[in-house]
Amino acid sequence: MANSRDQRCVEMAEKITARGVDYSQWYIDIVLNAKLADYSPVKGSMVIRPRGYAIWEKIRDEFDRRFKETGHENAYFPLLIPMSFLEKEAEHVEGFAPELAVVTHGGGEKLEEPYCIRPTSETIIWSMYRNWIQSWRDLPLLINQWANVVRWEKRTRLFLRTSEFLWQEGHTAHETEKEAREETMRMLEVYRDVVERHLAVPVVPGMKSESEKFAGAVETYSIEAMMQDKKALQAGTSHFLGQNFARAFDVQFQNRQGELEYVWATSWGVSTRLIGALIMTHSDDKGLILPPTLSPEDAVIIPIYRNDTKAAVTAYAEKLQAGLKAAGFKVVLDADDASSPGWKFAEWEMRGTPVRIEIGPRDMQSNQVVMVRRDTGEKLFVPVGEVPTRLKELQSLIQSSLFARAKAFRDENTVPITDLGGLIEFFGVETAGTSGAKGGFAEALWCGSAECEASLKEKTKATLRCLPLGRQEHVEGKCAICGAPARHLAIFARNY
RNA sequence: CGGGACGUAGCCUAGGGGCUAAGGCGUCUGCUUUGGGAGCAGAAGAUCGGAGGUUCAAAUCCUCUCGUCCCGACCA
Repeated sequence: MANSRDQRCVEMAEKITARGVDYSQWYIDIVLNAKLADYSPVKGSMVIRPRGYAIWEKIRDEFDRRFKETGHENAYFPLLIPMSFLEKEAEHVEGFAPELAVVTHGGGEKLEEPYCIRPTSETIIWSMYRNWIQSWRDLPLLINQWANVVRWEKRTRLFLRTSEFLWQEGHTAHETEKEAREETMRMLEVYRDVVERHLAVPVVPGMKSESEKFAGAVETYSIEAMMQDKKALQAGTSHFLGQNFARAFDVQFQNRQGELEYVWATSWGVSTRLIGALIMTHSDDKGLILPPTLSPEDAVIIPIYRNDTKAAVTAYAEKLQAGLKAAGFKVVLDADDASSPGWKFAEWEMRGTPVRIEIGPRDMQSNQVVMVRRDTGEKLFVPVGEVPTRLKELQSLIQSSLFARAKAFRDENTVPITDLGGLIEFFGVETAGTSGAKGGFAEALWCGSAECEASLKEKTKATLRCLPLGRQEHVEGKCAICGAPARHLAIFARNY
């Protein structure tokens, strides 16, 4: 990375590679320079640094609140899972076996049965549900777990795909198929709402095709986001598991008619990958751009002074900071003497702080401050008494305009396409390093066959991202790939 | 796991068998500065990714290994 990057970085001061030069490198530069995460001594694993973790905490807290609102409780299950548990569900083990980390020794001795480190917790959770569920009165069982999981990925990328990551996994058990299906959709909607409202990332909710669904699920739903290079990123999934895990772990209950029946299940998850989505949706060549709801600080105050004005400006800035704190804002005062205002501007832009407040002698004289929006760079001259009100306004303005900008970008790059030639043309040829010149979301009719998916993937590297909800009725026409009668409207895209 | 590019101080690079491993950025100290990445002076910081080998002599050559990025394959 060092050398290729150096060639691209003409100016020494330039810490972040431009998106247009190398999108992948731009992303890495943002993560490292905004101090969100760092590479670790452990292959494929990263360290989430305090700033990255603070963002995760905000995301986590909002989801946690919403899960509890919808009746779920948190619990914690073991990290280590007996290998035999995975093997109980045939599709499940087949799907996860290649990426398992396995513990063979403990306490200096070889274990009788190896454990795997959880790649997901369906199996250990359902082994417990078996003991906890006897009657329809025990249902629904609505449990969520915040945890780390390990999947031995061949190729890792900061936040987007690491061997170990943090996530949340909901595991619910229900009396009826209908209830379980409702739960699946309820949580998908919670995901959509939080991701769009708080991350300001617009998403398309939809159903996965057979070849893309979760190993062990009957149906998988996801929310799909478009990054600035026009690739898709799966931002959350919700699975209807049918009775698959209940059968595998023999979890039966006595229903209202007194008959034994297998329990209906769902599972759903979002991970620290969302931070990757956040970065790639909003940020620019100056660095990170954070939506106000997720920024660790609401604003930064940068005092500008000479020696003779230092004391007065500092006092003015401190007073403003105290006032904002009293109004409920978290505002950082960057009083560091050693660096110049210009440095600080660039530094806080790199970190993604939504609003910068500049205070200099001229502002003091006219009893105002300069407020600068991170997302647009727009400068506003604001009377000092109005700062709390204006900050509040700016926050909601920035939040909504980030969402609007991302949505407009996605919509511009979402194109209906009717035939294979059109799809090939749309996805074009992906050139190394600068992917993103072509492509986007292609909306095309699809016959439902895995062969068509595979064939398109081979020709364009695009996969079926989802069958968008609410658009599957009245599908008429021909499959864009094979020409057979279409059964679905699908979104195809290259993805992360 | 295959192909490619790499690994020298916190970061970026120079040095490609020979004396004490060189420079820039950053860091630290002091002074001067401060409205878009400040200046001067001084200081600290490297067993050259690791192991083995060849050699009188290895950052440099050879073998192995670990790691990072890119492209594939793989990937709820």
